[in-house]
Amino acid sequence: MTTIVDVARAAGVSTATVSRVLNKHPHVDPRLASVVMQAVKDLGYQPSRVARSLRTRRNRVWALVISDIRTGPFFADVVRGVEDVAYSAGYSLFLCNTDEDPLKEASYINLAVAENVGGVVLTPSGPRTDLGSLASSGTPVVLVDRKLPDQGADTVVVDNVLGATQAVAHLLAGGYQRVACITGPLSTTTGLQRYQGYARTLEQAGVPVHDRWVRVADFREAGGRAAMQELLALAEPPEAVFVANNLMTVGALQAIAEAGLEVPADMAVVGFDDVPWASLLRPPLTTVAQPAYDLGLESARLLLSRLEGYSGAARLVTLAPTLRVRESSAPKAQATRPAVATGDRDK
Amino acid sequence: MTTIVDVARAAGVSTATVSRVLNKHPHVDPRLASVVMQAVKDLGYQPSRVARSLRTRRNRVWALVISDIRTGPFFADVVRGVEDVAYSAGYSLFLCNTDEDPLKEASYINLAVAENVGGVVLTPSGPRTDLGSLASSGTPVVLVDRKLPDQGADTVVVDNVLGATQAVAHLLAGGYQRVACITGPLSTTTGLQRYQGYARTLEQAGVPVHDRWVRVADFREAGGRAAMQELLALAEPPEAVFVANNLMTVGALQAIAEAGLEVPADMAVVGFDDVPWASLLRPPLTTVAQPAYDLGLESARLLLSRLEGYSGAARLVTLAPTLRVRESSAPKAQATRPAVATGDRDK
DNA sequence: ATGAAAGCGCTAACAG
DNA sequence: CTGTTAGCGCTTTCAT
Repeated sequence: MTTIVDVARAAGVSTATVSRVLNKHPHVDPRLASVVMQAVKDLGYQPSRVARSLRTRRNRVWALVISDIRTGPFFADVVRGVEDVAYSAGYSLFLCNTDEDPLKEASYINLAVAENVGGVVLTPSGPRTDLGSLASSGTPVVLVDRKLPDQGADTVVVDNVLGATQAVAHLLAGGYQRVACITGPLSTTTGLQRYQGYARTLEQAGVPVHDRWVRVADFREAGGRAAMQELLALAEPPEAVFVANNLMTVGALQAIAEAGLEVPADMAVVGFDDVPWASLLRPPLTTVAQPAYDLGLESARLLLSRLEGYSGAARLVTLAPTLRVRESSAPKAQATRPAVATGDRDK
Repeated sequence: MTTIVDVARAAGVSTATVSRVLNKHPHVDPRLASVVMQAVKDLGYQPSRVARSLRTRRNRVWALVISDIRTGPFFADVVRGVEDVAYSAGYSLFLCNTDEDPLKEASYINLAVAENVGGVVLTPSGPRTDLGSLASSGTPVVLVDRKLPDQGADTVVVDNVLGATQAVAHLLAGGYQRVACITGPLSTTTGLQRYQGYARTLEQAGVPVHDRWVRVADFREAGGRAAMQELLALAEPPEAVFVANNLMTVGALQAIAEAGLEVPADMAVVGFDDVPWASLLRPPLTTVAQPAYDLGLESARLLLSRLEGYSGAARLVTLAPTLRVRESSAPKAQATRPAVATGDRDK
């Protein structure tokens, strides 16, 4: 391996000068600089980031801690958003999948400390995620997709309440009154807020919220399927459903198909978190699209600003989701079921 | 930050002893060891991986260089395969998306050298990918998904020829004779081999290969769509198509739908690379499933074996794909077109 | 079995 | 403007 000493010798200067040239210090003789650069080229010299990190006590690396890169396009897009900013700012990324496991998460947070990373972008696995070691080592942290109470960290989230509101208001506008909700664990801000958006929208429209039409599942495919099966088995099943993430939506669609029912005639469906294949489904699936890439971008920018010296109060950036209307939530056919469509007893 | 010196002082021993305890050296007094461990706990000491890397000249980090984590589940699964092995062996991962850009790839390879990573798992962006700097720095490299000529690196690939063979043989068995192929750039081993599997299978079945039914696109959605449009515009269009990756398959399906045609009645379709939503499509999509997670797993294992001292010749691990038969390639209806279905003139 | 001390490759005072 | 030198935190001879 060729080191800075080799370059210094080849260029006939001291290592300090080589270092200055490489780090573009202002006061270096241009002629010496070019000699050094030539030596660097000739020797194919690559400065050791490890040595540099040890010396400067800052590592041009971030840890990106998420739940699971495989759960669909969402985290993949977030990751790319973060990476694109990191790359152009000269940072590299440790990819850390926690699988929502607090132990694995803690272990990756330890890694971040041990590697002395410059910053961390993290989707907390739950409300008990401990950022203490990062705080005490002075490592800036940006939370993405989920908030954490009282940690004082910059946070970037999607307006989940708004997204759920858009979805449910759209269903109500389509003439659906018996609207169910399949949400995720209420311990997650996403699961809770999407439910809250659902409930509030119904209330504000004067439609009562029935607990039996609310199912709390686990954000996974099998959970969504089981929840939908339960809804369908009800004495008075709903006529539309808002499902709080894409994996559960897949499960719900399966359950509907298995029951021999049609979307949207028998059950209108709106999912949360758009997927590129939503329009390929028959019928095409209405979803609340999240700006996942932008989520990553904004997180990275907040982190960068901290690394560039900003030290103000914690910032919360809330990004708006977008309702993508497709056929799975087409308005209720008035002609087909006039009795139901007009039998609005709650008004 | 608390260092090894703090621990040594707290435990009343030398830093050497602390180091020995932490690295589980054989000859340490158990009593001293426990004193040290206590001090470590009390101080919440985390050894600096940076300093350790500098000193030992090996970094417990791998670089994982792929094209783009967002192109669907494939790379996400590969990544998880690699990460799961890396994590349990105590390694962390740099995620490096090249977007097939040779410059970005080169820049990430430089990073790997500069960070002195322990190993690299890489999907080469093309045949000109230069592994020289890694070779000369003694960093083991494992190629995944795509081969590279004469680089002497361990490689893990899917048997693309076999996969294409399975797909095309299945279509032929279903009574389809006019089978087209939309493949990727022939400069990639995947694009070339999937085409080769297609062509050979037709030849061996005595079915002539027509160049006009072969389209070379770019592995992207728009490319697949354009290619399919061209095929449909032909004077004698095919009756079935084998599409060499999932993004292009999505494009092809769109083109078919836009032309007002039905799958499989007007056009049978088999895609390459399965997706979790294949069975949600109407009709469900037949695909050649790749063992993506296992691809990552095997790559990581090969890398580990090198790090554990194996220094034999380069190994090539070839994993078999699996045909997942669904309705998009249902056998030709005998009743509808008896003349074609029985008109097997080559026998 | 333990400690003292050197040094991994680099940067940043401090001199000059 | 450039060189000398100390030292980042750790591991590893070399003594003892």
